[in-house]
Amino acid sequence: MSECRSCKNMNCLIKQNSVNPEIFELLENKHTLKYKKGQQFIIEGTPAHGLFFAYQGKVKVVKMGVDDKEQIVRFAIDGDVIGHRGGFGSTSYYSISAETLEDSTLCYFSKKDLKHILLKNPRLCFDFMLFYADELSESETRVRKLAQMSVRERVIDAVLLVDSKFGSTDQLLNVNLNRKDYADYSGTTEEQVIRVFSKLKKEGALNAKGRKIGILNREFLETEISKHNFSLGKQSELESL
Amino acid sequence: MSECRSCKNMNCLIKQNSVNPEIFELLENKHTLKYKKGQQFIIEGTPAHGLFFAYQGKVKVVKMGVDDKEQIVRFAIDGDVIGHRGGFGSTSYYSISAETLEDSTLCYFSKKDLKHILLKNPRLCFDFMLFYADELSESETRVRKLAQMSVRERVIDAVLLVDSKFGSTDQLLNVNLNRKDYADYSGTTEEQVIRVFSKLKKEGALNAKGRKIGILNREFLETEISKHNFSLGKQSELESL
DNA sequence: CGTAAAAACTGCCATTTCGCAGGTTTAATA
DNA sequence: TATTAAACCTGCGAAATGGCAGTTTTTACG
Repeated sequence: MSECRSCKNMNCLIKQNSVNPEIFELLENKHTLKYKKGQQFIIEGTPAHGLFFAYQGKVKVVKMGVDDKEQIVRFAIDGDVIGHRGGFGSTSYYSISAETLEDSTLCYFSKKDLKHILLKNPRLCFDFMLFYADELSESETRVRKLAQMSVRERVIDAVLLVDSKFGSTDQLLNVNLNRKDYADYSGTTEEQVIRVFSKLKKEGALNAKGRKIGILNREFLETEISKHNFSLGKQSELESL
Repeated sequence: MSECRSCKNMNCLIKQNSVNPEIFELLENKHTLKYKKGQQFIIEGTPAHGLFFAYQGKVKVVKMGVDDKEQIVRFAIDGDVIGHRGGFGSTSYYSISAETLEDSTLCYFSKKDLKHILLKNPRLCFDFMLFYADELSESETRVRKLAQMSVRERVIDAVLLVDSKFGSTDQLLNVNLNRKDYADYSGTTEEQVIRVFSKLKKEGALNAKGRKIGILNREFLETEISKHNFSLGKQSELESL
């Protein structure tokens, strides 16, 4: 069993707040779990006994829809919390499903332990609150974009998000997503994503050979959706308090 | 200046956690503000110095969009928090605008005071965190619905939400919203809302004369959108811990 | 209660988005 | 590397959605 004490992941909320040595004792019951690519480790609607932190890996968080449609609500990487309020409440259920996009290592805390830790550490609890407030703000921005952007704009927005979340190496996005995934994030169909990609290729803005997808002209893509982005109110980082 | 001590609003998170008398001292700097119908008291993008609680009234929370389109992200009534993370951070900006739908009384806490209160009261902080987690869960459900429902379904969903949020009296919704508001919530246009309402009237499910809107056949409306609602993972109330 | 402005409504046509069908390319695996 | 399944792509017609313009109804207010 790995320990938070020796963990180097400073994106983790718990690690950030673990300067106080007494916290470590509360973290002893943490579980470290390894999952292979494509494994579903949270299933929407099942009883929630705890919540996960991504230690290392890539994850997609989805909500089930009708037929085989699903909605990707968020991506998670190292340090991100997964499982929402699954950690709390006596008889709560997971409101989302989560699946690894590649081999990943996750930390798991039971709701009992976590509640204990949070109530004993107001500062950590406060940071958790800020984390959720930020996520909420982002989610509401997404509501607006889904409601007001065209399919083309939503797909471009998705590509830019994926780039900012996972990054790129040698002009190739650092994550393996298929066209259906982009569709499930953008709220459209696989075919429409293919059509938009196809057009963007002709426009010289995107490079997409199979799942090797790269941004060739970021500025062009940003301009295409710029009217939906506003300069103010965009700081999503946690400000230092 | 009214006091939390004598407040009877048990929907308020702060009131709920004010069994401890020492909290009241921290609440002395609270401001109580009265606004007339249609007043915008939070403007998206402006510096945030604090956050609001609805004491009594009805509020719509919106995000600006392109042209004159705006996205209603949420409605707020007595006890609801408005202003998100506006209460925290050193240089944060409001990520939403808020406008009263009728004469309303709001409580205002500065970010400084509120942070102080929360850090001194882990239990209150924990409840705030749960509140945000719940809102996030709801917002993500909304993301899915906007992405996957048809216009007709989204409009019906909006009507049912408005009913569950504001309630009805004598088969008339307890709130004055125009067609544009329903459109701004549903992510469509005024004309489409009118067309859906018109059809629902013919189907005997809705009563809509001007802004007097009433649900005549709730079961019918619920059935129309039932395939998008899932039984599990729907508990949005705060479970007792 | 009358008047003016705002909101609601409707038909019509343009545009966007979707879904299917069938072919091609890519990727996984033995 | 050969084989097979999965993913990708394209054209086409159908369906859904949107926007305009003109009319009617409702609402606000003097």
